[in-house]
Amino acid sequence: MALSHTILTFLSECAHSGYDLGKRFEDAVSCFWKASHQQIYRELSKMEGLGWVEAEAIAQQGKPDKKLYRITESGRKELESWFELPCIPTPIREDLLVKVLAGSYLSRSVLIQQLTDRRSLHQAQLDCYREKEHAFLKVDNPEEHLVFRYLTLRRGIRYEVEWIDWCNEVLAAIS
Amino acid sequence: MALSHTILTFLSECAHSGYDLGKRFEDAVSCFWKASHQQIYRELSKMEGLGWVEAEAIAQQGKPDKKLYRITESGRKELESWFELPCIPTPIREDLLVKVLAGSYLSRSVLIQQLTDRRSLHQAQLDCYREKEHAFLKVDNPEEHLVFRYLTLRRGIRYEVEWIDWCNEVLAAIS
DNA sequence: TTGACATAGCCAACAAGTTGAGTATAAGGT
DNA sequence: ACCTTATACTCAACTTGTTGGCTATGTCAA
Repeated sequence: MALSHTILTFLSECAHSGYDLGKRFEDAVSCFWKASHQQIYRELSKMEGLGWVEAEAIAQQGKPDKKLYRITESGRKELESWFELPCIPTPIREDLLVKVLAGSYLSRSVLIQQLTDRRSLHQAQLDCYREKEHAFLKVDNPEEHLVFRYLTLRRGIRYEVEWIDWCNEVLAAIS
Repeated sequence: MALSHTILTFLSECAHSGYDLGKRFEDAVSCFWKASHQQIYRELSKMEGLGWVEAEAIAQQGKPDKKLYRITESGRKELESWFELPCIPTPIREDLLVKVLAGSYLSRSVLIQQLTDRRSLHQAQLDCYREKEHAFLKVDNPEEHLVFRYLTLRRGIRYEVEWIDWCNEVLAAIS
């Protein structure tokens, strides 16, 4: 049920359309939460059914109509009680680890390819996060909101660094 | 489809029952792949339908009958071609990060509780992995299989360390 | 003028993962 | 005598996430 709570968190700040939410997932929380437009739209209708959000149809000129969603009192309560619930860590499922575990059955060159490909992927992501980090660190006396967002970004940065380091460790071990 | 390939990797070594596989997932790869018994049993029947594995019923004394699964030629081919496919990194979805992002809406004490709880969870897991690491490092001239398994364990260790460090970073930042 | 991209949403089918129950036997502890 | 744990597997219902298609309009570049 945590996708809905992530959405509720965004709606706590201000009203969003499903489309807006999709973009926020893309550029604000992609380092720890992935959600497709389809998933978001479906979740929003479910949440409307539960009474956690309210929709208002907005006609726009030059653009299609949109539905603006607002958090309700009941949604706010739901979110607050969720905050206090213990978090269950996400189960991990990583294909690449399976390939390393099966290392004896793979040709060395394929394994190296898999690892170097993966490393560049994480390097690219890291570069992107580093830029965001740099932008934040230039701000004097940042708002609390921004600080919390920065702390989640730090998690993303650590995640990427850790992947790169591990790829390097494995590459060193097998050559 | 990667659960089936993880199973195929285990079956490459030797025949397993669904129950055996469940235990191997628990103690050998839990640091990067979680799978319930139910999931494994269902996946095995699907794989039997695809011809990737063959089942043999084994009667046992004092224990229930079991089904021993063996990888087939077609399963082996499937696995080999999967090895060469590019890996898509697992999308991340972490409740705790949502709570940190929403930090302004949580009471400081709840947030601290969430972070310290999470940190102890990862600390306990890390201790367990450290023991396994220690056991491996005592072996002289380990088999290649064991080396690859160790490398996946290293990933698990890095993962836990990284979580602990990040929790500490956030805790330091908010107090 | 044609195609790509952004805006804005909907639906259906499928794949994957979770939860909870049910069926059995045997070993070991309280 | 009863309870828990381990072995061993099955089924059903549900939630979550993915894939691909569909409907529109407007802008910008090749």
